[in-house]
Amino acid sequence: MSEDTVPQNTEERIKEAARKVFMEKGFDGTTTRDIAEAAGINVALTNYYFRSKEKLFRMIFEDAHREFFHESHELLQRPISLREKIPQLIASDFRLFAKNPNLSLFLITERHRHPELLATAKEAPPAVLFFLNQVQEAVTQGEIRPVAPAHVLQLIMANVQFVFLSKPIMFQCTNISPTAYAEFVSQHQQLVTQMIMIYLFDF
Amino acid sequence: MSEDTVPQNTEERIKEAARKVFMEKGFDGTTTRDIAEAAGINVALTNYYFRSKEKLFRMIFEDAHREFFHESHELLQRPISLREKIPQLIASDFRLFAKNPNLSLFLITERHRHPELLATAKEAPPAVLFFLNQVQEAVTQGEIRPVAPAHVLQLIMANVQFVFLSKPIMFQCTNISPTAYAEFVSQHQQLVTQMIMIYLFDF
DNA sequence: CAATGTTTTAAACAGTTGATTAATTTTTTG
DNA sequence: CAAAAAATTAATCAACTGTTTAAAACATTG
Repeated sequence: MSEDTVPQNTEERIKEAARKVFMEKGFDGTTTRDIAEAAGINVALTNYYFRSKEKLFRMIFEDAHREFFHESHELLQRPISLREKIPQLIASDFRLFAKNPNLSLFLITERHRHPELLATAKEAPPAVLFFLNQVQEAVTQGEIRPVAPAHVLQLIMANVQFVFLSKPIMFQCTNISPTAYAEFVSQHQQLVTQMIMIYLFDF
Repeated sequence: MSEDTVPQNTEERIKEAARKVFMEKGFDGTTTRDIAEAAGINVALTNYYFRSKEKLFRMIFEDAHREFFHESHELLQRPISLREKIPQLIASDFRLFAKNPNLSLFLITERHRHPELLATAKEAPPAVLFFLNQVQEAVTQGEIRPVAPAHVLQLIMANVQFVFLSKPIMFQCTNISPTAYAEFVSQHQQLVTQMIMIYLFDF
Protein backbone atom coordinates (compact mmCIF):
# COMPACT_ATOMS: atom_id res chain seq x y z
CA MET A 1 0.00 0.00 0.00
CA SER A 2 1.80 3.10 1.20
CA GLU A 3 5.18 2.72 -0.44
CA ASP A 4 7.58 5.55 0.25
CA THR A 5 8.52 5.73 -3.41
CA VAL A 6 6.63 8.45 -5.27
CA PRO A 7 4.79 6.84 -8.17
CA GLN A 8 5.49 8.30 -11.62
CA ASN A 9 1.92 7.57 -12.63
CA THR A 10 0.17 10.92 -12.16
CA GLU A 11 -3.22 9.48 -11.34
CA GLU A 12 -1.71 7.34 -8.61
CA ARG A 13 0.33 10.26 -7.34
CA ILE A 14 -2.79 12.40 -6.95
CA LYS A 15 -4.62 9.59 -5.22
CA GLU A 16 -1.82 9.06 -2.74
CA ALA A 17 -1.53 12.77 -2.02
CA ALA A 18 -5.29 13.01 -1.60
CA ARG A 19 -5.28 10.09 0.80
CA LYS A 20 -2.56 11.66 2.87
CA VAL A 21 -4.19 15.10 3.05
CA PHE A 22 -7.77 13.87 3.53
CA MET A 23 -6.64 11.54 6.33
CA GLU A 24 -4.85 14.36 8.08
CA LYS A 25 -7.29 17.23 7.63
CA GLY A 26 -10.61 15.63 6.72
CA PHE A 27 -12.89 16.52 3.83
CA ASP A 28 -13.82 19.97 5.10
CA GLY A 29 -10.27 20.93 6.05
CA THR A 30 -8.84 19.93 2.69
CA THR A 31 -8.74 22.12 -0.42
CA THR A 32 -8.11 20.91 -3.94
CA ARG A 33 -5.06 23.14 -3.90
CA ASP A 34 -3.74 21.32 -0.81
CA ILE A 35 -3.94 18.06 -2.72
CA ALA A 36 -2.38 19.50 -5.85
CA GLU A 37 0.52 20.91 -3.86
CA ALA A 38 1.04 17.62 -2.00
CA ALA A 39 1.08 15.80 -5.32
CA GLY A 40 3.30 18.40 -6.99
CA ILE A 41 0.89 19.05 -9.83
CA ASN A 42 -1.42 21.71 -11.19
CA VAL A 43 -4.84 22.17 -9.53
CA ALA A 44 -6.75 21.40 -12.71
CA LEU A 45 -5.26 17.92 -12.90
CA THR A 46 -7.21 16.66 -9.91
CA ASN A 47 -10.39 17.39 -11.83
CA TYR A 48 -8.92 16.03 -15.03
CA TYR A 49 -8.37 12.59 -13.49
CA PHE A 50 -11.13 12.53 -10.87
CA ARG A 51 -14.07 14.66 -11.83
CA SER A 52 -14.48 16.50 -8.56
CA LYS A 53 -13.17 16.83 -5.02
CA GLU A 54 -16.22 14.90 -3.86
CA LYS A 55 -15.65 11.96 -6.22
CA LEU A 56 -11.99 11.83 -5.26
CA PHE A 57 -12.89 11.85 -1.60
CA ARG A 58 -15.46 9.10 -2.10
CA MET A 59 -12.79 6.94 -3.65
CA ILE A 60 -10.31 7.57 -0.83
CA PHE A 61 -12.92 6.90 1.82
CA GLU A 62 -14.03 3.68 0.20
CA ASP A 63 -10.43 2.51 -0.03
CA ALA A 64 -9.93 3.26 3.66
CA HIS A 65 -13.18 1.56 4.51
CA ARG A 66 -12.17 -1.51 2.56
CA GLU A 67 -8.75 -1.51 4.17
CA PHE A 68 -10.38 -1.48 7.60
CA PHE A 69 -12.66 -4.44 6.92
CA HIS A 70 -10.26 -6.33 4.67
CA GLU A 71 -7.65 -6.68 7.39
CA SER A 72 -9.94 -8.76 9.60
CA HIS A 73 -12.14 -10.18 6.84
CA GLU A 74 -10.55 -13.58 6.49
CA LEU A 75 -9.69 -13.86 10.15
CA LEU A 76 -13.24 -13.16 11.32
CA GLN A 77 -14.62 -16.21 9.54
CA ARG A 78 -11.64 -18.53 9.94
CA PRO A 79 -12.78 -21.82 11.53
CA ILE A 80 -10.81 -21.52 14.76
CA SER A 81 -11.94 -21.19 18.36
CA LEU A 82 -12.65 -17.82 19.96
CA ARG A 83 -9.79 -18.53 22.32
CA GLU A 84 -7.44 -18.27 19.36
CA LYS A 85 -9.43 -15.86 17.26
CA ILE A 86 -9.95 -12.97 19.66
CA PRO A 87 -6.26 -12.41 20.49
CA GLN A 88 -5.47 -12.62 16.79
CA LEU A 89 -8.18 -10.08 15.96
CA ILE A 90 -6.80 -7.70 18.53
CA ALA A 91 -3.26 -8.17 17.26
CA SER A 92 -4.36 -7.71 13.67
CA ASP A 93 -6.23 -4.49 14.45
CA PHE A 94 -3.35 -3.12 16.49
CA ARG A 95 -1.07 -3.73 13.53
CA LEU A 96 -3.45 -2.03 11.13
CA PHE A 97 -3.96 1.10 13.20
CA ALA A 98 -0.33 1.34 14.24
CA LYS A 99 0.58 1.40 10.55
CA ASN A 100 -2.14 3.92 9.87
CA PRO A 101 -2.62 6.09 12.96
CA ASN A 102 -5.21 8.40 11.39
CA LEU A 103 -7.43 5.70 9.95
CA SER A 104 -9.76 5.34 12.91
CA LEU A 105 -10.33 9.06 13.39
CA PHE A 106 -10.80 9.50 9.66
CA LEU A 107 -13.42 6.78 9.33
CA ILE A 108 -15.32 7.87 12.43
CA THR A 109 -15.25 11.58 11.64
CA GLU A 110 -16.20 11.37 7.99
CA ARG A 111 -18.89 8.80 8.61
CA HIS A 112 -20.37 11.19 11.15
CA ARG A 113 -19.95 14.40 9.17
CA HIS A 114 -20.70 13.21 5.63
CA PRO A 115 -22.92 10.14 5.76
CA GLU A 116 -24.41 11.11 2.39
CA LEU A 117 -21.09 10.62 0.60
CA LEU A 118 -20.52 7.10 1.85
CA ALA A 119 -22.30 4.51 -0.25
CA THR A 120 -19.95 1.74 0.89
CA ALA A 121 -20.62 2.20 4.56
CA LYS A 122 -24.12 0.83 4.58
CA GLU A 123 -24.47 -2.97 4.63
CA ALA A 124 -23.16 -5.12 7.46
CA PRO A 125 -20.10 -7.09 6.30
CA PRO A 126 -20.85 -10.86 6.20
CA ALA A 127 -17.59 -11.67 7.95
CA VAL A 128 -18.70 -9.63 10.94
CA LEU A 129 -22.05 -11.43 11.01
CA PHE A 130 -20.20 -14.75 10.92
CA PHE A 131 -18.14 -13.69 13.93
CA LEU A 132 -21.20 -12.50 15.84
CA ASN A 133 -22.82 -15.87 15.21
CA GLN A 134 -19.74 -17.66 16.44
CA VAL A 135 -19.86 -15.64 19.65
CA GLN A 136 -23.55 -16.42 20.07
CA GLU A 137 -22.79 -20.08 19.57
CA ALA A 138 -20.03 -19.99 22.19
CA VAL A 139 -22.46 -18.39 24.63
CA THR A 140 -25.04 -21.09 23.96
CA GLN A 141 -22.42 -23.80 24.48
CA GLY A 142 -21.42 -22.19 27.77
CA GLU A 143 -17.85 -21.68 26.52
CA ILE A 144 -17.84 -17.98 27.31
CA ARG A 145 -19.66 -15.69 29.65
CA PRO A 146 -23.22 -15.03 28.47
CA VAL A 147 -23.12 -11.66 26.71
CA ALA A 148 -24.78 -10.25 23.63
CA PRO A 149 -22.29 -10.73 20.76
CA ALA A 150 -22.25 -7.03 19.91
CA HIS A 151 -20.55 -6.34 23.24
CA VAL A 152 -17.56 -8.43 22.23
CA LEU A 153 -17.21 -6.54 18.98
CA GLN A 154 -17.50 -3.28 20.88
CA LEU A 155 -14.84 -4.32 23.39
CA ILE A 156 -12.33 -5.23 20.73
CA MET A 157 -12.84 -2.11 18.62
CA ALA A 158 -12.88 0.24 21.60
CA ASN A 159 -9.76 -1.07 23.28
CA VAL A 160 -7.73 -1.07 20.11
CA GLN A 161 -8.86 2.03 18.26
CA PHE A 162 -9.16 4.36 21.21
CA VAL A 163 -5.48 3.93 21.97
CA PHE A 164 -4.75 5.70 18.71
CA LEU A 165 -7.56 8.21 19.01
CA SER A 166 -6.47 9.31 22.46
CA LYS A 167 -2.78 9.66 21.82
CA PRO A 168 -2.81 13.48 22.19
CA ILE A 169 -4.93 13.48 25.32
CA MET A 170 -2.85 10.70 26.90
CA PHE A 171 0.24 12.77 26.27
CA GLN A 172 -1.40 15.63 28.10
CA CYS A 173 -2.64 13.57 31.03
CA THR A 174 0.49 11.55 31.71
CA ASN A 175 3.38 13.73 30.44
CA ILE A 176 4.80 10.61 28.86
CA SER A 177 7.77 10.73 26.48
CA PRO A 178 7.35 9.66 22.85
CA THR A 179 9.64 6.65 23.25
CA ALA A 180 7.91 5.56 26.44
CA TYR A 181 4.59 5.92 24.64
CA ALA A 182 5.48 3.33 22.03
CA GLU A 183 6.25 0.93 24.86
CA PHE A 184 2.98 1.85 26.54
CA VAL A 185 0.99 1.03 23.40
CA SER A 186 2.63 -2.34 23.04
CA GLN A 187 2.01 -3.14 26.72
CA HIS A 188 -1.56 -2.02 26.37
CA GLN A 189 -2.17 -4.51 23.60
CA GLN A 190 -1.11 -7.35 25.89
CA LEU A 191 -3.15 -5.97 28.76
CA VAL A 192 -6.31 -5.56 26.70
CA THR A 193 -6.02 -9.03 25.23
CA GLN A 194 -5.56 -10.54 28.67
CA MET A 195 -8.42 -8.53 30.15
CA ILE A 196 -10.93 -9.44 27.48
CA MET A 197 -9.94 -13.10 27.49
CA ILE A 198 -10.20 -13.34 31.26
CA TYR A 199 -13.54 -11.62 31.24
CA LEU A 200 -15.03 -13.85 28.58
CA PHE A 201 -13.57 -17.21 29.53
CA ASP A 202 -13.16 -17.12 33.34
CA PHE A 203 -16.62 -16.84 34.81
CA MET B 1 -25.83 23.96 30.88
CA SER B 2 -27.86 23.14 27.80
CA GLU B 3 -31.32 24.38 28.73
CA ASP B 4 -33.91 23.95 26.02
CA THR B 5 -35.16 27.46 26.55
CA VAL B 6 -33.67 29.90 24.07
CA PRO B 7 -31.90 32.64 26.04
CA GLN B 8 -32.96 36.21 25.26
CA ASN B 9 -29.40 37.37 25.91
CA THR B 10 -27.95 37.64 22.41
CA GLU B 11 -24.38 36.87 23.39
CA GLU B 12 -25.51 33.69 25.13
CA ARG B 13 -27.70 32.77 22.18
CA ILE B 14 -24.77 33.05 19.77
CA LYS B 15 -22.57 31.02 22.07
CA GLU B 16 -25.12 28.25 22.35
CA ALA B 17 -25.70 28.18 18.61
CA ALA B 18 -21.96 28.14 18.00
CA ARG B 19 -21.53 25.29 20.44
CA LYS B 20 -24.22 23.28 18.73
CA VAL B 21 -22.90 23.85 15.21
CA PHE B 22 -19.20 23.48 16.05
CA MET B 23 -19.91 20.23 17.93
CA GLU B 24 -21.83 18.85 14.99
CA LYS B 25 -19.69 20.00 12.05
CA GLY B 26 -16.32 20.90 13.53
CA PHE B 27 -14.33 24.10 13.01
CA ASP B 28 -13.64 23.51 9.32
CA GLY B 29 -17.17 22.45 8.49
CA THR B 30 -18.75 25.45 10.18
CA THR B 31 -19.27 28.89 8.61
CA THR B 32 -20.05 32.05 10.50
CA ARG B 33 -23.29 32.13 8.54
CA ASP B 34 -24.22 28.68 9.86
CA ILE B 35 -23.84 30.00 13.37
CA ALA B 36 -25.76 33.20 12.66
CA GLU B 37 -28.61 31.23 11.15
CA ALA B 38 -28.72 28.79 14.05
CA ALA B 39 -28.82 31.73 16.46
CA GLY B 40 -31.38 33.60 14.39
CA ILE B 41 -29.25 36.72 14.08
CA ASN B 42 -27.28 38.72 11.53
CA VAL B 43 -23.82 37.48 10.52
CA ALA B 44 -22.11 40.65 11.68
CA LEU B 45 -23.26 40.08 15.25
CA THR B 46 -21.00 37.09 15.78
CA ASN B 47 -18.05 39.38 15.16
CA TYR B 48 -19.61 42.14 17.21
CA TYR B 49 -19.70 39.98 20.34
CA PHE B 50 -16.76 37.66 19.67
CA ARG B 51 -14.11 39.24 17.53
CA SER B 52 -13.63 36.35 15.12
CA LYS B 53 -14.72 32.84 14.28
CA GLU B 54 -11.43 31.64 15.71
CA LYS B 55 -11.90 33.38 19.05
CA LEU B 56 -15.45 32.11 19.31
CA PHE B 57 -14.28 28.60 18.58
CA ARG B 58 -11.53 28.83 21.16
CA MET B 59 -14.13 29.76 23.76
CA ILE B 60 -16.42 26.88 22.81
CA PHE B 61 -13.57 24.39 22.81
CA GLU B 62 -12.31 25.52 26.16
CA ASP B 63 -15.80 25.23 27.62
CA ALA B 64 -16.11 21.71 26.26
CA HIS B 65 -12.66 20.86 27.54
CA ARG B 66 -13.56 22.18 30.99
CA GLU B 67 -16.83 20.29 30.95
CA PHE B 68 -14.97 17.08 30.19
CA PHE B 69 -12.50 17.44 33.04
CA HIS B 70 -14.88 19.12 35.46
CA GLU B 71 -17.27 16.17 35.51
CA SER B 72 -14.65 13.86 37.01
CA HIS B 73 -12.54 16.51 38.71
CA GLU B 74 -13.87 16.15 42.24
CA LEU B 75 -14.43 12.42 41.92
CA LEU B 76 -10.88 11.71 40.77
CA GLN B 77 -9.37 13.06 43.99
CA ARG B 78 -12.10 11.99 46.41
CA PRO B 79 -10.58 9.98 49.28
CA ILE B 80 -12.32 6.69 48.57
CA SER B 81 -10.97 3.31 47.52
CA LEU B 82 -10.45 2.39 43.87
CA ARG B 83 -13.07 -0.32 44.36
CA GLU B 84 -15.63 2.44 44.79
CA LYS B 85 -14.01 5.09 42.66
CA ILE B 86 -13.56 3.27 39.36
CA PRO B 87 -17.21 2.24 38.93
CA GLN B 88 -18.25 5.75 39.84
CA LEU B 89 -15.84 7.24 37.31
CA ILE B 90 -17.23 5.00 34.60
CA ALA B 91 -20.79 5.88 35.55
CA SER B 92 -20.00 9.57 35.65
CA ASP B 93 -18.36 9.52 32.23
CA PHE B 94 -21.20 7.49 30.72
CA ARG B 95 -23.62 10.10 32.02
CA LEU B 96 -21.57 12.95 30.60
CA PHE B 97 -21.18 11.49 27.12
CA ALA B 98 -24.75 10.21 26.95
CA LYS B 99 -25.92 13.75 27.63
CA ASN B 100 -23.47 15.06 25.08
CA PRO B 101 -22.97 12.46 22.36
CA ASN B 102 -20.71 14.62 20.18
CA LEU B 103 -18.36 15.76 22.94
CA SER B 104 -15.82 12.99 22.59
CA LEU B 105 -15.53 13.21 18.82
CA PHE B 106 -15.37 17.00 19.01
CA LEU B 107 -12.55 17.05 21.55
CA ILE B 108 -10.54 14.38 19.79
CA THR B 109 -10.98 15.78 16.29
CA GLU B 110 -10.29 19.42 17.07
CA ARG B 111 -7.34 18.60 19.28
CA HIS B 112 -5.91 16.67 16.38
CA ARG B 113 -6.77 19.11 13.61
CA HIS B 114 -6.17 22.45 15.33
CA PRO B 115 -3.69 21.98 18.17
CA GLU B 116 -2.52 25.57 17.70
CA LEU B 117 -5.91 26.97 18.75
CA LEU B 118 -6.07 25.08 22.01
CA ALA B 119 -4.23 26.84 24.82
CA THR B 120 -6.24 25.04 27.50
CA ALA B 121 -5.36 21.58 26.35
CA LYS B 122 -1.75 21.63 27.45
CA GLU B 123 -1.09 20.96 31.14
CA ALA B 124 -2.00 17.71 32.85
CA PRO B 125 -4.94 18.26 35.21
CA PRO B 126 -3.87 17.77 38.88
CA ALA B 127 -6.93 15.64 39.60
CA VAL B 128 -5.78 13.15 36.99
CA LEU B 129 -2.30 13.07 38.51
CA PHE B 130 -3.86 12.43 41.92
CA PHE B 131 -5.78 9.48 40.49
CA LEU B 132 -2.70 8.07 38.76
CA ASN B 133 -0.85 8.26 42.08
CA GLN B 134 -3.67 6.47 43.83
CA VAL B 135 -3.49 3.67 41.27
CA GLN B 136 0.28 3.44 41.69
CA GLU B 137 -0.22 3.25 45.45
CA ALA B 138 -2.76 0.46 45.09
CA VAL B 139 -0.32 -1.45 42.93
CA THR B 140 2.42 -1.05 45.52
CA GLN B 141 0.10 -2.24 48.25
CA GLY B 142 -0.82 -5.26 46.18
CA GLU B 143 -4.47 -4.28 46.14
CA ILE B 144 -4.75 -4.43 42.36
CA ARG B 145 -2.96 -6.17 39.54
CA PRO B 146 0.44 -4.58 38.86
CA VAL B 147 -0.10 -2.30 35.88
CA ALA B 148 1.22 1.11 34.92
CA PRO B 149 -1.41 3.63 36.08
CA ALA B 150 -1.84 5.10 32.60
CA HIS B 151 -3.35 1.80 31.46
CA VAL B 152 -6.21 2.17 33.91
CA LEU B 153 -6.95 5.66 32.65
CA GLN B 154 -6.81 4.38 29.09
CA LEU B 155 -9.18 1.50 29.86
CA ILE B 156 -11.78 3.74 31.40
CA MET B 157 -11.70 6.39 28.68
CA ALA B 158 -11.65 3.87 25.84
CA ASN B 159 -14.52 1.72 27.05
CA VAL B 160 -16.76 4.67 27.76
CA GLN B 161 -16.03 7.11 24.96
CA PHE B 162 -15.73 4.65 22.11
CA VAL B 163 -19.29 3.52 22.67
CA PHE B 164 -20.39 6.96 21.58
CA LEU B 165 -17.79 7.32 18.85
CA SER B 166 -18.72 4.04 17.24
CA LYS B 167 -22.49 4.41 17.26
CA PRO B 168 -22.74 4.71 13.45
CA ILE B 169 -20.41 1.81 12.74
CA MET B 170 -22.13 -0.39 15.34
CA PHE B 171 -25.43 0.33 13.65
CA GLN B 172 -23.92 -0.83 10.39
CA CYS B 173 -22.30 -3.97 11.81
CA THR B 174 -25.20 -5.24 13.88
CA ASN B 175 -28.35 -3.88 12.18
CA ILE B 176 -29.60 -2.97 15.63
CA SER B 177 -32.72 -0.86 16.15
CA PRO B 178 -32.49 2.55 17.81
CA THR B 179 -34.47 1.44 20.86
CA ALA B 180 -32.42 -1.74 21.24
CA TYR B 181 -29.29 0.38 20.96
CA ALA B 182 -30.13 2.44 24.04
CA GLU B 183 -30.50 -0.83 25.95
CA PHE B 184 -27.20 -2.04 24.51
CA VAL B 185 -25.37 1.06 25.73
CA SER B 186 -26.74 0.71 29.23
CA GLN B 187 -25.79 -2.99 29.31
CA HIS B 188 -22.35 -2.16 28.02
CA GLN B 189 -21.75 0.20 30.91
CA GLN B 190 -22.39 -2.64 33.36
CA LEU B 191 -20.27 -5.04 31.35
CA VAL B 192 -17.32 -2.68 31.08
CA THR B 193 -17.41 -1.86 34.78
CA GLN B 194 -17.49 -5.53 35.68
CA MET B 195 -14.71 -6.40 33.24
CA ILE B 196 -12.32 -3.73 34.42
CA MET B 197 -12.99 -4.43 38.09
CA ILE B 198 -12.46 -8.16 37.64
CA TYR B 199 -9.27 -7.56 35.71
CA LEU B 200 -7.80 -5.19 38.27
CA PHE B 201 -8.90 -6.84 41.51
CA ASP B 202 -9.03 -10.59 40.75
CA PHE B 203 -5.51 -11.71 39.98
C1' DC C 1 7.76 15.18 -40.26
C1' DA C 2 3.02 16.40 -39.78
C1' DA C 3 -1.18 15.13 -37.92
C1' DT C 4 -3.47 13.50 -33.98
C1' DG C 5 -4.40 12.45 -29.35
C1' DT C 6 -3.05 12.94 -24.55
C1' DT C 7 -1.33 15.34 -20.60
C1' DT C 8 -0.31 19.54 -18.30
C1' DT C 9 -0.56 24.33 -17.55
C1' DA C 10 -1.90 29.29 -16.42
C1' DA C 11 -5.74 32.03 -16.23
C1' DA C 12 -10.16 32.86 -15.23
C1' DC C 13 -15.05 32.09 -13.37
C1' DA C 14 -18.76 32.22 -10.27
C1' DG C 15 -19.84 31.25 -5.59
C1' DT C 16 -18.56 31.24 -0.77
C1' DT C 17 -15.88 32.62 3.08
C1' DG C 18 -14.58 35.58 7.34
C1' DA C 19 -14.65 40.13 8.26
C1' DT C 20 -15.77 45.24 8.08
C1' DT C 21 -18.40 49.18 7.17
C1' DA C 22 -21.72 52.69 7.66
C1' DA C 23 -26.30 53.36 8.46
C1' DT C 24 -30.41 52.20 11.27
C1' DT C 25 -32.97 50.72 15.15
C1' DT C 26 -33.31 50.05 20.02
C1' DT C 27 -32.03 51.02 24.70
C1' DT C 28 -30.19 53.81 28.30
C1' DT C 29 -29.74 57.86 30.79
C1' DG C 30 -29.45 62.66 32.31
C1' DC D 1 -38.30 63.83 25.98
C1' DA D 2 -33.76 64.48 23.86
C1' DA D 3 -29.05 63.11 23.66
C1' DA D 4 -25.82 59.49 23.99
C1' DA D 5 -24.75 54.69 23.92
C1' DA D 6 -25.53 50.09 22.55
C1' DA D 7 -27.40 46.65 19.56
C1' DT D 8 -28.62 45.23 15.06
C1' DT D 9 -28.86 45.40 10.19
C1' DA D 10 -27.89 45.27 5.02
C1' DA D 11 -24.34 45.97 2.00
C1' DT D 12 -19.83 45.38 0.80
C1' DC D 13 -14.80 43.73 0.80
C1' DA D 14 -10.93 41.04 -0.47
C1' DA D 15 -9.41 36.41 -0.16
C1' DC D 16 -10.29 31.80 -1.08
C1' DT D 17 -13.11 27.91 -2.83
C1' DG D 18 -14.15 24.14 -6.49
C1' DT D 19 -14.34 24.00 -11.18
C1' DT D 20 -13.79 25.14 -16.10
C1' DT D 21 -11.55 26.95 -20.09
C1' DA D 22 -8.42 27.50 -23.72
C1' DA D 23 -3.94 27.22 -24.87
C1' DA D 24 0.53 24.98 -24.49
C1' DA D 25 3.63 21.00 -24.00
C1' DC D 26 4.28 16.35 -24.78
C1' DA D 27 3.71 11.84 -26.83
C1' DT D 28 2.06 8.74 -30.45
C1' DT D 29 1.64 7.20 -34.92
C1' DG D 30 0.79 6.88 -39.90
